[in-house]
Amino acid sequence: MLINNTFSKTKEEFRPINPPNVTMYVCGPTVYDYFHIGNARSFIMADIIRRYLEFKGYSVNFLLNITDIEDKIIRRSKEENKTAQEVSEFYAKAFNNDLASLKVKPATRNPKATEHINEMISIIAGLVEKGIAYNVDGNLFYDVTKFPDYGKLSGKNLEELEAGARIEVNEQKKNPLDFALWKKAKEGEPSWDSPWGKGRPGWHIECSAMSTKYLGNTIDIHAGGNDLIFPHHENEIAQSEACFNQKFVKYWMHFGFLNIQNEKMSKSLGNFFTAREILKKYSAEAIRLFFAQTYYGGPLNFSEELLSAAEKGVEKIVNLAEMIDAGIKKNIEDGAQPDIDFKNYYMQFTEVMDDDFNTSKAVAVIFDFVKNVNKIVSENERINSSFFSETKKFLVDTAENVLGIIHFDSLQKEVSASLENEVIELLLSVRNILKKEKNFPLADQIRNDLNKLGIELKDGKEGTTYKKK
RNA sequence: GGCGCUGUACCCAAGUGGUCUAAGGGGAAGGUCUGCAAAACCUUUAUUCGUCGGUUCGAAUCCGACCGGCGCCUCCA
Repeated sequence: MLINNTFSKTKEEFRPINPPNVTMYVCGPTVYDYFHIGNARSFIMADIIRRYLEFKGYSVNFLLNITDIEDKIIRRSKEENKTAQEVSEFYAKAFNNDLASLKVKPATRNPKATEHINEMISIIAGLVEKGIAYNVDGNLFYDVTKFPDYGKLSGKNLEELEAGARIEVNEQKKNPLDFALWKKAKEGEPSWDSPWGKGRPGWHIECSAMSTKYLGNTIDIHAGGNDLIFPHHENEIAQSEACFNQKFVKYWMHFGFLNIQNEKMSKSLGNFFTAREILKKYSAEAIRLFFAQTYYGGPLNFSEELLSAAEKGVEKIVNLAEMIDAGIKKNIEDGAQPDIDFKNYYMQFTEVMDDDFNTSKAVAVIFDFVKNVNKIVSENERINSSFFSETKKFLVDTAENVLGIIHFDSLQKEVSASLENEVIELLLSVRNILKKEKNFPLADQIRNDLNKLGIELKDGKEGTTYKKK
């Protein structure tokens, strides 16, 4: 299996440190607002990677952290006259709800920064001891000149960075590129005790602390958006490797941005849609298919038109899935036993996914399969139910469990004897009589009117079926 | 200025030396089935891969130049 490692900029053979265990850390959100659909891309692609590793038999310890103390949270809390904790708790909850709606598997753990202050302090203390961190009036900074490898992930070197530095120089820093490990408490802001007085952690230190605590000094995969390469991940490396004298991460993975009209979708530009907003109009499966159709590392343009196209694609799979479920229910044993090479489909799927999670090709394999099965169904009158069971198994294993672009259980219509369903059935039987009497105008009117109510009718060979939209 | 990504059909997008007369999705056109519709199936929709040169028996794929889009270097998935 190959993974494109940002660190080496090449595809490397994936060899986890401790197979079959895999440790994976994904940089989560700062919880000061709902996350947008561009953020969702990273979480969904990380989810697909995690699910594929599990498909391959790995046991993945998957951490998705939550940054619950940060400038933006504090600002928001002041604006809303709430405590920082109230703000972060509210949006942390929303974050998990929205991820669940996007069918992202819950992480093994969602560690929060504020619950790991001690761990952060001990790393900072270690850096102070080594003479890498310095204290200026209760503010602690990381001295980047003390870490010779600084810049090795982002391909930058200190001179270039300094030359291009646009940062407003903080007088306290020895070097403009030094970054804060610990910020001295300000009046009216949350703070914690530390050996250097009251204060709060800098942004980068939490990932070093939580990653180490739960996954060890060296982890297999660390992932996040492209914009985290520098400075965030660069700084994490500097902190962790200087402190523990060990390689921090084996495989760095970074996700491309979601653009809107060729511009990065971002909070600051204001050109974003929240994930929950989009979920009101499009299914999670369509959103996931939209992302899976593209290579995770490149840019991707967002538009509702493209999501609609993805929704159509999902419908295509759903239509087949419904037919499959119906085919299984019929329990036919003396029908045709079509010849389809399931093994080969599995092989194609793993082959492409093994190549740096080529989900675009994986999606193509699924659609090729769907087309093939549809073709078989259209060519045979009676097909053994076992064929449908096998078909379903393939789709569940790949499209559902790995990509998450179909969900068989959600197809189950409530066949419960609700009054509504009974009325629909009644209308259908009346309509059937009308059809037999060739009173098509009236039959069509019933179909159209039901459609307006969100009930879609399909006349098949074996009677009329309906679906609530 | 440095580092990185990117330019493939009407739209999205895979493919990075021969199996590419270029996957897959959406759209469009025609056909089969159907009373009609929907679904599904079949056929068609790039001899061509930003432009111009070069390397090679052979290039969308390698090299060079040029043109265009985007990002990071400051909080950001």
